[in-house]
Amino acid sequence: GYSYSSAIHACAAAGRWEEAMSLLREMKSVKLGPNVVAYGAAMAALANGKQWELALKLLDEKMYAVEGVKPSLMCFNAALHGLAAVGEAKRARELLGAMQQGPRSTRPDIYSYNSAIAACGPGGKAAEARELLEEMRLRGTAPDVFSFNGVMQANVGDGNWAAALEILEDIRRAGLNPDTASFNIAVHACAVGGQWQAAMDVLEEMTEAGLSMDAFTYAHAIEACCNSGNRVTAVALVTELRDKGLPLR
RNA sequence: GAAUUUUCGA
Repeated sequence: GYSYSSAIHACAAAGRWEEAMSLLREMKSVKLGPNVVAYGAAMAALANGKQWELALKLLDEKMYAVEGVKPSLMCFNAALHGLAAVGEAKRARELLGAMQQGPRSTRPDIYSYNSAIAACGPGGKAAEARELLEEMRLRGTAPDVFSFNGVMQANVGDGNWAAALEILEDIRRAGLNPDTASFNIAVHACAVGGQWQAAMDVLEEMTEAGLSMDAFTYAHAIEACCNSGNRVTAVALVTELRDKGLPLR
């Protein structure tokens, strides 16, 4: 049982969901009832492989209905992650609701909410992301930096760079510190908006916060400069990036 | 003892 779960996990990490699924099936023929962890790992494999339809099917029709294995929180979370990866915001929200109902009722945790928020990113569903942030608060789960980063990302997807930048303040108001990803998303917002000055301000904030710029930071900052016609600064940033030995994204 | 969350990839 344990080795099967590990093997399935290895397939997930390697992005080989087909093999993960056949291992899951094999567990049955070997008379090892697939357990909840094996299912969780298979769910993660499907999520990584962007096979969200299969993941939902496994969750809805197979796991509990046929095998009698109650999906754990992690199973739901892995499925939610799969939906997030393809920007299926609506279905993610539905699953978030569904997991709280019926005989397999499970209370969502911060991972669940963060994945549902992340699902809003690709489509730029900023309003939905904010609603989820509110919802988690009301339900007694305090948002963390990941939650806010997800909301920021949804604003970037929406093309709303100013709203994205304001979230840096929201993070601080919540008593948290923006992390490297927060600043990178903020700089990316500036790139999308063609705002090189704003990008420079963010870089300064980032440095003041004691964080160092990584390859993503530079890539987004350079893009911001290019998008607003500041070639001089763009070139200076490329030089700086090289001096630090960072790869040009 | 094992499974889940944020930065666009060519």
